[in-house]
Amino acid sequence: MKVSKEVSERHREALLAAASRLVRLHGFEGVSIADIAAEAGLTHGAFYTHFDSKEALCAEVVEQAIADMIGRVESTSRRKRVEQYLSVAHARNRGVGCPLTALSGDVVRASPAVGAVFARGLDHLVDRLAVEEEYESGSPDRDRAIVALATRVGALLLARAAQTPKLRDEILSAAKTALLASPRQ
Amino acid sequence: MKVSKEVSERHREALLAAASRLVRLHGFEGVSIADIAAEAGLTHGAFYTHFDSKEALCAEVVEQAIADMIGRVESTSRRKRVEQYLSVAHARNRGVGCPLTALSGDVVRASPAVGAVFARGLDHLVDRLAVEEEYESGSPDRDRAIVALATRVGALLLARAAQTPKLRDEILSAAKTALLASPRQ
DNA sequence: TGTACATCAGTGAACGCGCGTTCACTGATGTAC
DNA sequence: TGTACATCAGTGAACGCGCGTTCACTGATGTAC
Repeated sequence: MKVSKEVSERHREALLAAASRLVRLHGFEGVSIADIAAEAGLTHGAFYTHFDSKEALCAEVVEQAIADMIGRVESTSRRKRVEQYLSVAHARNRGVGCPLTALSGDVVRASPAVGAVFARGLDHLVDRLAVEEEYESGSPDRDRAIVALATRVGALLLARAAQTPKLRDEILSAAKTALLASPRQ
Repeated sequence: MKVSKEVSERHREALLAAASRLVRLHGFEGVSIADIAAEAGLTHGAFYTHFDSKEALCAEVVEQAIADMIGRVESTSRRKRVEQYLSVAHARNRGVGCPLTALSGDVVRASPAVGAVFARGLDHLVDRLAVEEEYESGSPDRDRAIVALATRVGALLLARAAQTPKLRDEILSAAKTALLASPRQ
């Protein structure tokens, strides 16, 4: 039956939030519309009053996730972010973590539309990180921002794949030390 | 109909090679037994005379791919490997490239059996890279090997997701410069 | 070496299942009077 | 403010499709004599 505009808007947000979590956990292909709708407390049919297709939802999830990530660059210090990024909690909690790590592998196989949204978001993120490097070191350094980002993403990815806490923690702290130690990388 | 033992063995190798390529391109879930069998010149039914299940095949693909990677550490210099790893060709050619980059994202969602094979392979690879660092710098340094690996993997992953040649090449050369420049990282 | 036959790799139809998407229907919402 | 009714968010059955896996069957292989 029909629901009020406020409730309907809340349902849309719930679908996005569920998709955001489940897609990070299981990938674009590993999650179904029914799964997402169920987590949002709806049936699969209702999905299509809010989104045109699964692909459109995925694009919106990626867009929002990267925008949130850029937002955190504005509001949190680099040191704090690196510590959180390479924490055991982040490695264990794939549902709420970094979309780059969770979705880069998927995105190259996803539809061109979703890929384009991701690529544009990545470009903006690098822009923002390069500005931050400028504040830290005195001169703008896009390359240094890129290398630090790649190291973070790679370390989180490998830590998650490590399975044993020993190797996982070793990877996380090696990367943390390297990224926090010197201004050079 | 029955075929000779030699032909049958060739078919098994062809299935493994096809799976190795297609799984890197499309992920474990994105490729079907029928796709793999067709690329090997067989029908899907024949698959099950060579492998118990799709999961068993995936485990074998991961095992072999990481073993090959470790083999290349033995036979190729670090400098040469970094240059090849961060080349445009490697970024564009996902079907034959590094299994860590192609499959890390998938592996955390795959079956525990496949995950365990991957994690064990990763551990062995880090062992081998740590030995190499020892030759390069005079003292064994597992942490330095881990950080360099994470940087490579992260850079290739992001370069592949970048979509525009400009950002892709920027990521590749930033990481290449950082990894080849100094013995410190 | 030649023959008879058991073996078994490969084929393709069939299975149950879950997927993304559609659609006729329901009934609360919210608007026009 | 109350009433009548058009709107439209949500439901759940249904669609065509592709998946992993099974299995009766085929016919070349390779072994026993």
